[in-house]
Amino acid sequence: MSLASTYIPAEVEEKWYEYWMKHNLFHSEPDEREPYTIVIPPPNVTGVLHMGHMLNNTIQDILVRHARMMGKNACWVPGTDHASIATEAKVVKKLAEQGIKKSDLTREEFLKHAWEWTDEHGGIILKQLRKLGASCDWERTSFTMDETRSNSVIKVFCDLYNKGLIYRGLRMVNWDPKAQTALSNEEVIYKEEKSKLYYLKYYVEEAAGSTDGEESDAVTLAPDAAFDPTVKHQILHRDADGRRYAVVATTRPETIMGDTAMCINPKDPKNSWLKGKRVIVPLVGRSIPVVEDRYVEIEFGTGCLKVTPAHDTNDYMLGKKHNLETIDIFNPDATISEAAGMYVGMDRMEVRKQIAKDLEAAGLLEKVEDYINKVGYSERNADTAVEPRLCMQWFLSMQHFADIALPPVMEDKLKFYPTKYKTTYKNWLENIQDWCISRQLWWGHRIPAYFLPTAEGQEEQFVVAENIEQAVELARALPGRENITAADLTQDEDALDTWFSSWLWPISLFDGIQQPDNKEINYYYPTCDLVTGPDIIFFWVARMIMAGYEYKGDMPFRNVYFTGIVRDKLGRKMSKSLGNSPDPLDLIARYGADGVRMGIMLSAPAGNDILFDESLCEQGRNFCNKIWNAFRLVNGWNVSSDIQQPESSAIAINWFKATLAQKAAEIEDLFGKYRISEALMSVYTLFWDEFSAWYLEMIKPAYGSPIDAATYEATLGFFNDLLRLLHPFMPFITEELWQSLSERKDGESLMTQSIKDLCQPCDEELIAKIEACKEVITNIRNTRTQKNISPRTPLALQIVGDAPVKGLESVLAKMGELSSIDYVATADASAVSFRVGTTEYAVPLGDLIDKDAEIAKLQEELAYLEGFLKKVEAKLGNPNFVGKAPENIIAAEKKKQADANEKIAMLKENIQKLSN
RNA sequence: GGGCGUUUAGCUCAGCUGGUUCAGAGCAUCUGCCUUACAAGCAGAGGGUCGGCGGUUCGAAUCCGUCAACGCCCACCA
Repeated sequence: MSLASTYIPAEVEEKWYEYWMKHNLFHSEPDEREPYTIVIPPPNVTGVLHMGHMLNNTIQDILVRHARMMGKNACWVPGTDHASIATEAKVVKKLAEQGIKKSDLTREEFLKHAWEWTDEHGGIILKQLRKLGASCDWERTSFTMDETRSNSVIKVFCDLYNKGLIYRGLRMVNWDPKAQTALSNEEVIYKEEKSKLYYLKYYVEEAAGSTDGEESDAVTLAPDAAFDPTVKHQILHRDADGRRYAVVATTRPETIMGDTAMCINPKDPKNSWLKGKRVIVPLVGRSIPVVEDRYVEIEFGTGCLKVTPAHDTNDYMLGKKHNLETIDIFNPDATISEAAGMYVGMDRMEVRKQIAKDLEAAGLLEKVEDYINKVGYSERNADTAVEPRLCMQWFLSMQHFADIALPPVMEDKLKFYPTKYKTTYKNWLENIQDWCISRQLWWGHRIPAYFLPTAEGQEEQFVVAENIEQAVELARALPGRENITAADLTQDEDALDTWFSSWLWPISLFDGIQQPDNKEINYYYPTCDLVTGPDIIFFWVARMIMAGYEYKGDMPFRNVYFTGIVRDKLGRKMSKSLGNSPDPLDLIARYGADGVRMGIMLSAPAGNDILFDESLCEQGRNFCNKIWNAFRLVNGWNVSSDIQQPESSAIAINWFKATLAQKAAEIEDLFGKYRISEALMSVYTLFWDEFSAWYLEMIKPAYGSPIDAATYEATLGFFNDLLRLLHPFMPFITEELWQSLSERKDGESLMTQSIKDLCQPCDEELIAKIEACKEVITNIRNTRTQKNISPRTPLALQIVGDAPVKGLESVLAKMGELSSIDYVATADASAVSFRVGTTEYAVPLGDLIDKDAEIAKLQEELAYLEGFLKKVEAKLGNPNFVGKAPENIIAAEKKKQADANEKIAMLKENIQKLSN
């Protein structure tokens, strides 16, 4: 069969993926082998494959395939995440396009739409992963909201509630006004923004009567008392009518309707005159007290802070401390509520603009400055600013979890690659805050809390139970509630944070929550490696560790490999708006899955960001082609059992065997360190340089001539070995060629072959000798280039004295296209000479030699060596060095000295000879 | 404001406990080749004061200090 001279991925990829599927080769069942488990970071169920997934899943597939070939029972469990906020937002948007408002639907109706959407788009991303070659155990495909996973989540919620770790409370939370739900602290992303600092006038409430006079004195005194150190910093503002006012700097003038106090620092001399006063909120006209708290920064703005307990976390804290009134002026969608009394119904951002104008008009705006501050945004709704909001939510106490999750990582029982993320992890756990787990969403796991009917004024009562029957039972046990029925109970409307299900993933995938001691969980848990991005270290990684120790008493995975973020070659994050994110499927279509896998791995050093450059996929494609053509060469040979094996081939075989063993060990070592890119580079050079450029050339028969059987068999063996080493990185082309390499039974596959036998002790001496040979050959080729001698013209080689290449003449002759190799006492005068190690080699060229040029070249070399020798001798002449350096270093320097001397003598002799 | 990381060839990066094989790899560049496996290729070649300064040491890309630039994470200065 004749093969095309280029590899065409499209013709083989689908075929082999189907073959692997058909023979169920990705599937794993517990058995006596050592398990190797990876759980996929579940992509959003309605998501589409992007470059981040490509990177992540390529690494996972390489690890899984490698482990499988190392004889482990590899199990890579795929699945998707319901991604509550993101998916609900998508469904809401889609419904809006159809003119349907979420608020017009019942929960059940909405969920029906959401499930339809999920069924329609769900799992597209998993199908896309197949194009990449992902060897997931698809039979195990799970969804964070399927039955097993849902039941697990509910069970865990109840358990934690019963342990007292989950509580319900009125707290200041991050509120997403667009999705109209609370968020956890981790879901808020702060961005620096250009904004304005508005300086507002708060007039002092002047009580009528005698105090006024007193105060006036103080005021009039102030400007005159410039030299009085106790009052010199005082700032007093007074308008044309003599009325006094304080100035507050704020970025949020639209919240003044919620102001219930002004706060100053008790140690702030410039505002001390405000102590005990009341001030009037501008425009609003409400009188509010001036309170004192050291929280206020004296140096910021004017040192006066407006306190809006309902709309700022710190203000809330101040409000509690100073017993201030809380006026919530926002509706859930962040428009102004009735409580504000003005601007009702307007969006807060609109009000900000309007109120600035109104304040200005009323003479209540002193000035406006440009200011850069940080504004929190929802991780999922990047265009909507998050509002702090006071509301009733469910929380998980985190201290307990931090306590159990920190030590194993710090003690390296659970390893992070790269290790720098240990610090990040530690910092977070040591400053842990309670986790707000309730979301005002429908798409998600509904909180299993059931409220009892309450009379007016009665404190609300609820029970937490896995189902309504249990809830009724629990409710009836409450005093005076013996007659409660299911119909009386109302389930909490809220759903749980998506991550509250993801954190159970490594356990719930094996049903280890509902059936804690089942065969699967006992076999597959703890999983081996987790491959994910550092951006979800808190969201997911840390919480899985917590859940792992809480529910299994053990780590969820032994190693975490943090990938970098995929950026374009200019270092910019890939984003839709920049249009710099290539479509992975398009890349696969153009370069082949193997080419793209290689491209992304070549640019992916562990822990650093990935600067993805499409030309790397080209390199991957080229490599596929190289492999393909090497196969074509070998495949095209005629084999004869009548001819004898050339000596050079026998040597080549021994050498390549050694090289292969050495490299295989190196690759294994790199895998152990998660240096996957380097392992790939190592296979790459092994195949391209050692095997194709050297080995195949060493054994290649003359054109048209057959190859001897022994060499042919050995070469097929090497090809097989190389394909095995390459397979984890490039599964498709390797399977295609492996299947062609010899007759295979149906169901046999490269992916289940072992690579355990490849790491062997190797003949390092032979490797070193061949390295010397290579150097000699390179020199000969170089001589040809310089002298314009065709690679086909045979040349003679003289070796002066003894040489490490002794015994390898047949290889030298073949690779160097040499007509003769002679060991001589002195080389021809008309020869180009070169030195490898301390041996001199010479190629006699007769008339072709340009003596002057040759002398010049030798003199240059001589000058360099003499300089080198001088440095070495200076070192050896330094008594400090000789006295303090270790023996072996001194010996090495002495060897350098001796070698240099020897070479210098050679060069001098040669120059002498040429000069005659 | 606190913490972490990075800085080595044109680009992307290795370089482990200071010393042989320490200044490396891949890509890119340059030169010569359409040599029947592969021009998506072959054979060669050039290219770096290891971010700056100071220190420790017989010896520093490597250890310490400091400065600079860039990046990331965390934090309640409105």
